[in-house]
Amino acid sequence: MKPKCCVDKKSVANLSQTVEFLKIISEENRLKILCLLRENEKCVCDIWQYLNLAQNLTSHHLKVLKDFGLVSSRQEGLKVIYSVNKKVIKKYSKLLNNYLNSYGE
Amino acid sequence: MKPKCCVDKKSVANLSQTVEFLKIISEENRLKILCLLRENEKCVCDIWQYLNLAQNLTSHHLKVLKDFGLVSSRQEGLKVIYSVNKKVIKKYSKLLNNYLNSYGE
DNA sequence: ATACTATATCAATAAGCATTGATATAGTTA
DNA sequence: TAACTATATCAATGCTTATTGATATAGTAT
Repeated sequence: MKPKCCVDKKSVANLSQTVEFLKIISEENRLKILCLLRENEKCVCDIWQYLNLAQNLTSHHLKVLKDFGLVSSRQEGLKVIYSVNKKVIKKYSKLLNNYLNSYGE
Repeated sequence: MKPKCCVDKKSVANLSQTVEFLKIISEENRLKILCLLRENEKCVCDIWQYLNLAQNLTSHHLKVLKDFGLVSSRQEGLKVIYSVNKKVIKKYSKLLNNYLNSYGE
């Protein structure tokens, strides 16, 4: 009989969601962005300068993060300020921990 | 001044390692393999049948996991038995948690 | 209105990597 | 030995996505 994680609807769905999340954060610049924003919210111009990244590329990665719900943005004059959605991060962290945290001593 | 995670040698190195790990496990079939092997060690033929995956593709993913140290293998007759290296998983889990677990309530 | 700044979008290219088909290797059995 | 089974490797293809350059949008200031 096949193991749960290969057949059980809920298990397969959880794994899929987890993989989606992992794909988002397994990009170096995006993980750095999350790091940066953990301290406090920042405008795009700060982010791309901290990362030494092209402005448009930074915008692209921010869009990926935002589309997935990991960050939010608000306009402030000319600038757009991004911040982390901590609740969402926590949600996916929990999902992920099902796969990583069950390795006892 | 640039934030730690963008300049501090150790921070940057940790982030890089974390990203490498994430790239490995952010592939659906590989995460499934880790799930399967968490229960108990399995031969390749069991794995590819559980996953409905081509034999050679399964071998490929196992090689990726093995090269990174997440799994080990031993020969047993015709079969090759793979098992999870729990310690390694734990090591990278901890690294990863630096980025995900610091989002308080 | 014009010039300027910050950000986003679009099209094209390039890089990485999963997938496939064919074949090789190596252990097993007759 | 030959036939068979389990696994690995290799070359080719295709898909996804990061990256780049050019341009658009929209807010601000003169």
